[in-house]
Amino acid sequence: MSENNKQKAVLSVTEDIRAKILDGTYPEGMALSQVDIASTYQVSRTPVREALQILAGEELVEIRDTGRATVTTISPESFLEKCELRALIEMKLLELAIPLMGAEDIKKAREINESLKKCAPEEWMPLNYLFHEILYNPANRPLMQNVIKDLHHRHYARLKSFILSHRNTPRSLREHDELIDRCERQDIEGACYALESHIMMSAYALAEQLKSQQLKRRQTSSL
Amino acid sequence: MSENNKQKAVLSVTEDIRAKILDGTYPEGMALSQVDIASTYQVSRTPVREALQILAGEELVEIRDTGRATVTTISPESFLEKCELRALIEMKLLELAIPLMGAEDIKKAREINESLKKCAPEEWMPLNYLFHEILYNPANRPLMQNVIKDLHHRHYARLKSFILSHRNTPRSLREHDELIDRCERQDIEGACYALESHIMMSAYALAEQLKSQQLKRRQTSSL
DNA sequence: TAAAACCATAATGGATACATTTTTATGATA
DNA sequence: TATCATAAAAATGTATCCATTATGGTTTTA
Repeated sequence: MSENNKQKAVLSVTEDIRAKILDGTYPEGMALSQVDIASTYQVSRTPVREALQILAGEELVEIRDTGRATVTTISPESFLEKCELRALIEMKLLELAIPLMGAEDIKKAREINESLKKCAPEEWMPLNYLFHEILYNPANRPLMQNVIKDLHHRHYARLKSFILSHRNTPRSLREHDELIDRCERQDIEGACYALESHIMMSAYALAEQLKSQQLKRRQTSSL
Repeated sequence: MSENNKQKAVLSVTEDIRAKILDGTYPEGMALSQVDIASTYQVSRTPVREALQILAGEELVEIRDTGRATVTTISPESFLEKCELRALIEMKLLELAIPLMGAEDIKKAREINESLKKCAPEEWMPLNYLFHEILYNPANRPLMQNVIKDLHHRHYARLKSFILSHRNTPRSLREHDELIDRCERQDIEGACYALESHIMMSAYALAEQLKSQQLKRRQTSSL
């Protein structure tokens, strides 16, 4: 039997809007009109409204009490706090994982790290997530890993262009290498420290870029 | 002008179903039929469907790919991991908060702790959350506190009956007192340790109760 | 000129109708 | 009796319709 591509409208609409928000096609603050979306996807407003509720639950969309939906904005402060949370949880995962890591885990991490150095820009974000995921898998904490996955895919992903622009700095590459080495040496404290600075260093840089972009946008929009 | 009680159907339906799931009126695994809910609240299925999407985003409801919605079940494992996550974040919040606490914060915490000892059962959960909230407020981490609030209100609350049954054991009361004392003495490490064991002790006990209840339910349902 | 009032337009909230899918019940067959 | 096929019933998915509310612009008025 041939493949069944027929998907529920709610799902495909949700996925597509989500992707467009994440890649910036629908920028911060943009109004998401039910009728526009419905005509865009050639569906009725019913599935569109459900899609917007789903995306609101993911904090990608805000539904005001007037009913109007807009793309949420990312404040530099809340972004920094998300990174702090990310660091906190990832350190815990690493702490739990290191004693349970095998040689093949280390090897796999090194392989992915090598691919990271020469991959295409579009592949960088998922590969980078995979790198972290592999390090944390031995911890066996599915819920915590899900929280991390969400932070990566739903929030970090919105800063893609910034992230890609300084993904392969010498520092960034050195940090990954160092992290693996410390895991191999079972240096839990050192590895956690390396991870925390890896995350927070880029966090501060990204928050700065975010701030200046939002400032710039506010100035141009007031012309 | 008199009060405007007219609320959107989606909101009131969402709130009511959420409350019923949290207090056990709609137990684990219960099927939530759109038509039944619609007729219960005398509304059409349109707002009901949006409400179910919202609740699915809160992990209180699961929508299978057949479209059927059911109340999610709480596995003892995932509950334990949620507690672990809660402990991790609350320890961080406490660590950040202690150096910034004033005398009035300590005083307030003590007051609430006293109310906790003699409050009515319905008031215990919100008061207990308030106790923790006050300790973490000085940390100034709104996002982390929101995560904690969610864990308390959306997941912990479902174990209300269990929690209430051993809320005021001598150990539990002593733990709160000890926590406040250590905060007052600026003993960050000690306070965090006290907090972690406070959370995890009850976590293990609750997980056990959960396990035996689910076992019992499975046996009775197979009669 | 500025602000308030008003109206026309557009958008959302909810109800209903119909199409499609899933579930349940029934009955035939081995 | 068990199993499979099938048909009826029920539930969900989507479209469309109408009522209500919000929005934007215009006119009126102080």
